[in-house]
Amino acid sequence: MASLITLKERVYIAELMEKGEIGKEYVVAGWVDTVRVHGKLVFVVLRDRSGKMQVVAKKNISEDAWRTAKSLTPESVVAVRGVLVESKAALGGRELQAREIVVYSKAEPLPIDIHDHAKTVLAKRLDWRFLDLRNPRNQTIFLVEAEMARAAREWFASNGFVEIFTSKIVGAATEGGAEVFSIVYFDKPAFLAQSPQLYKQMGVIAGFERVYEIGPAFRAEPHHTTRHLTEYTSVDLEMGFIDSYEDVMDAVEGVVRAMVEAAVGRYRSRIEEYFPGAVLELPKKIPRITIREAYKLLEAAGVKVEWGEDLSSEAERKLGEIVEREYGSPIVFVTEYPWNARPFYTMKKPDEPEWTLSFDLLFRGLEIATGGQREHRYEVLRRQIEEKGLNPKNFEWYLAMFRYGAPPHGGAGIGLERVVMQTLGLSNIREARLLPRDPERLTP
RNA sequence: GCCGCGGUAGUAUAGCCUGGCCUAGUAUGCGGGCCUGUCAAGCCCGUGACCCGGGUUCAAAUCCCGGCCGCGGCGCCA
Repeated sequence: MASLITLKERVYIAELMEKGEIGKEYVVAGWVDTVRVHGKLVFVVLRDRSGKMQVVAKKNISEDAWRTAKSLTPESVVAVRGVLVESKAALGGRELQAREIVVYSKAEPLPIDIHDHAKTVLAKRLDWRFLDLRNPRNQTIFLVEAEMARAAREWFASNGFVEIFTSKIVGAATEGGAEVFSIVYFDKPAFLAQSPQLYKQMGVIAGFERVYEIGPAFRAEPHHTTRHLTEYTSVDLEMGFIDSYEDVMDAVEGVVRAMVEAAVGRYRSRIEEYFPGAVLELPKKIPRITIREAYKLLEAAGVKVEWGEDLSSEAERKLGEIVEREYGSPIVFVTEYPWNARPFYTMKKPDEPEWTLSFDLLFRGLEIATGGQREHRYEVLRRQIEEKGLNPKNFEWYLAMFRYGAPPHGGAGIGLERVVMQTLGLSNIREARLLPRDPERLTP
C-alpha cells in the first residue's frame, strides 16, 4: 500500500512543540533518537534539526503501525503522522500519538555512541563523522562556525572590503619555507598554497584597496598537537592606505568581535547547554601590549623567556592566564614581534629595526591571528628578502608590484577553526574541523 | 622531525608493574523474554574481545624484539 504520508505536510519539531494545536494531526520526520519498547507501548524520541520530541505508539493503533513502531532502531529515518496531545510526563509537556509510521531508512546497530561524545575517543568519532555529527553538541560547533563565517563576510562587506578568490595551486612557496605540500602540475612541480599572503597584497596594490578571502590554507608541518591541522580555513584580510598597524588591529578586532557576537547571539542557549567553558563575550576593547611588556609580565610570573625571541607555546598559555588576571580579558594583542621571528614582508619598526610593526592575537593563550604592516618600499623589501636568506629571483612577480605604485598597507590572517575552538573551549582543534587532516589522517 | 604514552568484544574500560587463580571482569550496545507512561526506562537470559609477526618460558593479555596503527608534548605555526 502506498504511504499516506507526504513530506510536504512535514512540520519542524521545535515549531510543533511551541505552537502546535493540541488535538490536531501533524506529520513530523527525522531520526529516531531513542526507542523504549514497553509491553503495549512504544516511546520514541524523534529528532530533526530543530529539536527533539516524544512520539508514543500504543498497541491499539493499526496492526501495521504497531509492528513498525516495535521494530524501530536508533537513527533510522522515519516520518510519523499523529495527534498532538498534552502529556505531563512527556519532555516539553506534549507528545505526538502516532497513527502512521513510515520508515524511509532503517539504521543498523551503531558503531559509536552518538548520545555522549565523551564515550568514544575522537579518532573513532572522526572515522564515523557523519554519525558523530548527529549529536546536537557536535552539530552546534559547525553552526557556530558557519555563523562566524557569515558574520565575518558581513563585517567585511560593510567596511569596504572586496572578497577575492586566489589560487591555491602555486608555483612557489609563499615564504620560502619547506612547509608546503608538493603536487604534480602536468610536467611542473607545484605546491598547495600555505597562505594567500602575496595575492591579497596584490589585491590591494591592484587598486581594490581593501580585500579579504575566506579559504583553505595548507601546511605540511608534521604537527602532532591538539591545535594544528594540515588544512585549515584562513580568514584573511589586507588593507591599503593605513597609517599604522594599529589600523589593522582595529580591523581584526572588528571582525573577531563580529564573529563571536554573531555566534553567541544566534546560538546562545545551545552554546550554554553544550559548552559550559565557552567565552560568551569579549571585552569592550582588546588590550594591546608589546612583546617586550609580555616578556616582563612573564618574567615577573617566573616564566623563563628569551628576549628577542618568539614566545613559546607555553609562554603564550601563561601570558593568557596573566592577562586574564591582570586585565580581565581572555584575549590580547601582542605587538612588535622581533624581526627574526617574522616573515620578510613585515615592516620593521623605524627607530628600532630589530622589532617589527606586527602583532599576534592570543585568545585564551592560543594564537588565533597574525598580522602587521607590510613593507611597501621596493628597495627595502628586496633587501629584506635577502636578509632572510631568500632569493629575490623567486619573488620577481611579487617584487614587481612594488615598482609601480604600492600604497602603505597591512593585513592579517585569522584561523577560523581556532576561533571556534577557543570560543567554545574545545580541547582539540580536530573537533572544530568538519573533516580534519593531520599528518596521519586523510579520511574520511 | 625529536620525545613520551598507548593498542583487550560494536563502544568505553579492568586486568599487564609482581607470568599460572583469565574458562579474560565491568558498563553500554546488540538478540530474546516480562511490562500501558517511559524518558539514555527497569528486571531476567543470552551474545561478543587480548593489533600483527617473532622470541623467552613448563606456562604469555601480562616479559623482550620488530612492524603497523593511534594519542599527546615540543619545535613551528592559524
